[in-house]
Amino acid sequence: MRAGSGLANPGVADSPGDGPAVRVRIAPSPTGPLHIGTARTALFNYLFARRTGGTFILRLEDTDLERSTPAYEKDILEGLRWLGLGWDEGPGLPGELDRGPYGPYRQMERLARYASISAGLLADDKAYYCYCTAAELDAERKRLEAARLAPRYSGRCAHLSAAERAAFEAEGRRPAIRFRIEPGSVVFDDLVRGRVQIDASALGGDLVIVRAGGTPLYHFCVVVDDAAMKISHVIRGEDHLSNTPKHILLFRALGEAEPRFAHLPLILNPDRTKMSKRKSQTAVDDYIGEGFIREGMVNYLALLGWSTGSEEEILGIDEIAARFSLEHIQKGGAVFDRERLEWLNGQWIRRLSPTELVDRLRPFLQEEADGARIDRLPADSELELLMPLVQERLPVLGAIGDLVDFLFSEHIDLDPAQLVPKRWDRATALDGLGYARVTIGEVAQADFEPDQLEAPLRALAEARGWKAGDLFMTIRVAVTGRTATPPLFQTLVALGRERVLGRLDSAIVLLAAGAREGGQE
RNA sequence: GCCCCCAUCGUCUAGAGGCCUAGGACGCCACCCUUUCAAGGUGGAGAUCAGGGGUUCGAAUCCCCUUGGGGGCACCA
Repeated sequence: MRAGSGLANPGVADSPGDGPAVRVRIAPSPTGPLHIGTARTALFNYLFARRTGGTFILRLEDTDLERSTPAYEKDILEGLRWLGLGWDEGPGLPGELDRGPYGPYRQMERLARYASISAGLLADDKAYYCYCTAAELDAERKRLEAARLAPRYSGRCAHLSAAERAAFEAEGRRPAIRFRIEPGSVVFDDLVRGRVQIDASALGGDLVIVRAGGTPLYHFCVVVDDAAMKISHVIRGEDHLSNTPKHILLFRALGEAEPRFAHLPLILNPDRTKMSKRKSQTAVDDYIGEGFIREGMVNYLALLGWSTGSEEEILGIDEIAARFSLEHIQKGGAVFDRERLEWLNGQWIRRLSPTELVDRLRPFLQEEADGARIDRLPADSELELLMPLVQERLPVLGAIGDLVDFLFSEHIDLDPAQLVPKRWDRATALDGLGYARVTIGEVAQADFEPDQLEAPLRALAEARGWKAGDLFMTIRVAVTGRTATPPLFQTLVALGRERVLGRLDSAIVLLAAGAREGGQE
């Protein structure tokens, strides 16, 4: 038994009580980048393990040789780590060589085990060799489809004689191995949905568990491994609900105890179909690339299909783990709402310390530099001063460029039209910039502070009968090239006296040139 | 086609028979704050709890049916 978790959580109804220790797993297949749905499933497993004092295991289901790649494997591991979902057993652990008491945790390294177990099933006649070719099976499926019948294997290799098998072998056919689905009804108590009953006749006939090529298939591996790794709770997406009876039948055939099952509601596209790459942004990497932070992502994902049962919602992963319970999992699917994710992300960005925020922003600034949108990479000390100006303006870290690029590049793009506030005409803007140039020029380098700038500029506006906001806007555009920026006076200080004056001069020149060409106004 | 699951504001959800003339959050709309943009504050619109039958003194909550939606049915995972 592992850590005395039962003692720590006497009231957890989901826990198996005095039963076996809680062991849960996330079993991604490295056939694509880490998917939002996988991340959410991993998170729920992680939370359940933490809540119950159980063990969280990572296992790679890499038996699809066609599509699995080391690059995807790396992406998935890094993504899970990025989210803060550390696993207790599995590949890539600091301890080296992926082990743990039940390894290896990569299915392609467990082939011997699958082979011996499938041999056992064959010996017990719980499985048999099937010589049907892909083309034959395909034709059979099409025939059923045309007759508007459910696709299902006929079972024509279920009782071959030795002579028939020999004949197929002589033809050069290589057999797959099929598991016999015996008639009957399979019932299980899903921890989220309650009692589920499915008749074996609806399972599509005898199931291929080993390919003709010899590699094992998912439904088989998942059961062999869950049994071998002593998984106590299988927490996974609802898309596996209908497959569960197959797994249960396999557990029984293997003489292994069945784990408890908990099927999570699906994450949906806006049209309420299962979230897909085609209709939604599904790669966790892409969200990281935009500047979503782990705290926001975890908080959002946890609340997709689960709730505290109260009105709390901004919660860190430990707070979530402390409140987590399978009972509060929603049954219906949940549409992925990016707006809400952004809001939550902004909430967490605002909670970061300035130094922490600088650290997280650095890669995004680097990207700005790489893209030549800024000329130089600012130093940490310089950035820290800026944090109060940008922190509450960042829904995602990737928005940093738009907020500060004018500070770190010598050239800014100016749209002359934007230099003229709505209530003003071009001549007034020219006037405003001219007077502002003089006023700011009168503020000495030593006095170049927000308050020292604001007072005289407000006085200027009043003296000329302008609304201060209009004057500030034309200055803002002149020195930043943008109409939306952090507060003006702090921005001026961040830019520095010389650059402010230089940009005002350039703006005046630009506007004056436009006035000559554009005629009267 | 067959099997399974699901169903509260546009979205995420609270709600486990009376506390609900259904609460919160995102988004949206106003107003306040304000030099812009944000942030923050206040207020508002927004759900006949999919529909219909029951059960009950009483139902969003329990049961049944209908409708709608989704998922699964590979020598993919």
